[in-house]
Amino acid sequence: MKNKVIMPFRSAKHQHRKCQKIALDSAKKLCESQGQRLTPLRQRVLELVWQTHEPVKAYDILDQLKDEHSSSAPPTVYRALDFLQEQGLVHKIESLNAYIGCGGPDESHEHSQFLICQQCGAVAELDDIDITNLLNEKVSELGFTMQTGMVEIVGVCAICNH
Amino acid sequence: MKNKVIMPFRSAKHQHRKCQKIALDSAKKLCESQGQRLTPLRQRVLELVWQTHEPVKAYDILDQLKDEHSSSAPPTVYRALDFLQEQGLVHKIESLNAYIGCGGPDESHEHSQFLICQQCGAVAELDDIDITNLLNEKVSELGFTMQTGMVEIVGVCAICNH
DNA sequence: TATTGAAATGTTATAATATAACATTTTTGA
DNA sequence: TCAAAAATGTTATATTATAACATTTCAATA
Ligand SMILES: [Zn+2]
Ligand SMILES: [Zn+2]
Ligand SMILES: [Zn+2]
Ligand SMILES: [Zn+2]
Repeated sequence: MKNKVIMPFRSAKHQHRKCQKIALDSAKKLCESQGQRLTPLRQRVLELVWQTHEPVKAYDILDQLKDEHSSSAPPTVYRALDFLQEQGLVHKIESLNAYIGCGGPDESHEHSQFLICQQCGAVAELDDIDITNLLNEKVSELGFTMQTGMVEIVGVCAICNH
Repeated sequence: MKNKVIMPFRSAKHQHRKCQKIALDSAKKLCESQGQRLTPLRQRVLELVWQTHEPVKAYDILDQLKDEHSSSAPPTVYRALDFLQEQGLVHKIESLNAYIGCGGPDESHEHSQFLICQQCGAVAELDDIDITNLLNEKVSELGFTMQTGMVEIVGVCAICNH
């Protein structure tokens, strides 16, 4: 267990197809190993989440699903997102009410930290053990038992900073 | 600027009237010093937020306002909450879509950390400079410039832990 | 103190996010 | 093959939040 940038900020011209392929492949592998069913619908929602490195809104996914699959309705999307979140394949960005694909679902991480670039909209994901440890330590001093932590940091990414 | 528990978890039998009085008094003082108008409506919303140490939902505030003030509507509440948040008198807990009174609006704090007890529902607020510094340091290493940070930690508070 | 522009509030409507409840279909495994 | 469980379909509704414009209140100053 090491400090890790689970998903960095990527340049505009990176090969995003590769990100998508890696995400889909590891999702399939993970679900298989866990005995979970990545149905066509769930897979399609995961693909739609992975369109970009910006968090995606549930109703934007729904609009796209409807074009392909006229029976789609809000529960269609929310159920798929719930499943994907349970498997750790997708995270919800609480401050944006939007969803982003997890860049490292393999190495389990209870406590991610998200960096949100207010300029380009992209989100990076860290699993920094020093941060998690410090939070644990600090709240323990107060007698608090930490179960889960949400860290969302808004600012400007290195690429937008030049 | 020191590490500070802005608002601790309080026992069930603490004198909450005192919390309320301190909050209202410091709000009045703060607004006066800033040339901001704490109108009766805004003050009333602040009082309703300070009913408990649990975050309050906007529509719960609205229901109570309506009883006193039949012309209340969603914008009534959201405008008051917006004003109170701008003054630093109220914080939004993003993971709950709910609002909580700030325990230390005087000492300005850009980056609070919130501890949410999943058992009693109460929320404590920290302004821990070590946490803020570590976050800043960690994201700086990645070339990221931090503007604001949201830290919301869910667990069990010391009182509920015994 | 009368005027006026800005701030605050009132009012109606609607947008955006999410879940409840029940029906039907598909999958799995005995 | 059959029954139970899981997944999806379907309709309705709950929850959270903002847009747009009208009216009222407030504060500065002419
Ligand atoms: Zn990519
Ligand atoms: Zn992740
Ligand atoms: Zn109290
Ligand atoms: Zn505060």
